[in-house]
Amino acid sequence: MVSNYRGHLGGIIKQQRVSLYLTLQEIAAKSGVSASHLGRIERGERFPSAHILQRIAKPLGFEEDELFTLAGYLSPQSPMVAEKSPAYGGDRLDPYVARVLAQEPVDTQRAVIGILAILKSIAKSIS
Amino acid sequence: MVSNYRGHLGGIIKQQRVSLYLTLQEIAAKSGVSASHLGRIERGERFPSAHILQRIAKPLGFEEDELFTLAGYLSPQSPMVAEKSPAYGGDRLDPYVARVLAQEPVDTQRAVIGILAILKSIAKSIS
DNA sequence: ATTGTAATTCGCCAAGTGGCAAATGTCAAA
DNA sequence: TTTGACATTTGCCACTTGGCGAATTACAAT
Repeated sequence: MVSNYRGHLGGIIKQQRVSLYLTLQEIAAKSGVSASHLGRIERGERFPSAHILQRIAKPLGFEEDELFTLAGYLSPQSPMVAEKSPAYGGDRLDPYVARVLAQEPVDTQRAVIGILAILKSIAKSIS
Repeated sequence: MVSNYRGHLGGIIKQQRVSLYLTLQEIAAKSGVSASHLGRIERGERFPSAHILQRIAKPLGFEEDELFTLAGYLSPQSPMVAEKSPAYGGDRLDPYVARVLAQEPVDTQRAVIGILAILKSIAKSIS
């Protein structure tokens, strides 16, 4: 097993639950996660998977990404998200190119840079 | 087992990996996740835990939250993250695509959409 | 104290994850 | 064709997760 993160998310969850005056069973009912499992998570005997985290976030009053961050799965702030004004990198992506590409489905956009990668590797092997 | 999300992230990961010309072993080396496991993930035989997702995000050119969203662990609340856009022409440029393209000279960027235009006209004449 | 009831913890185990090593596939060079 | 060097897939299995039901605990109200 490689995974070795063993952050004590349990303490955070317990504190949050208690401060909301919720019982394990209530959280269980709202989240669909068994109370016994929740209990073990709280006292650090189990380390919840992403699915479980996702389900218990709202019942505990967390946003999903908030809880994921607390759990150590996400860095405090992800740079790309929340960025909005000079959307596309700004500095070097030609705005016209951005506009044209943005009209294509994402699959197509990705295919396009896939083609670019192919061409570059061909060019490289030639030179 | 309650969790029943079984979106095949594998297809996305594979497409991304191939478009970047990376082998499973290279991703394995960069991420610390075994190549065999990565292979099984790609072909939908395994469903990676959050830890694994976190480790392979960067090597694949994704932001962490981006991959988590694609995996269905986070709701796509950020407008930048690609998800079901209502019909085509979502006017959304995939952040990864933007990042890659921004590294190219503007001439190259424009050449790329020129090629795209050619391909589209070919496709149109075929159908 | 005793009983009743709800909350928590424990024992058990089916199902799933992920690493390692061996097997297999791929493909270019000799 | 054969060899060699990689890349991918498979077999195996240690280990973890998470649910269920049975204890056990907590705590009111008799």
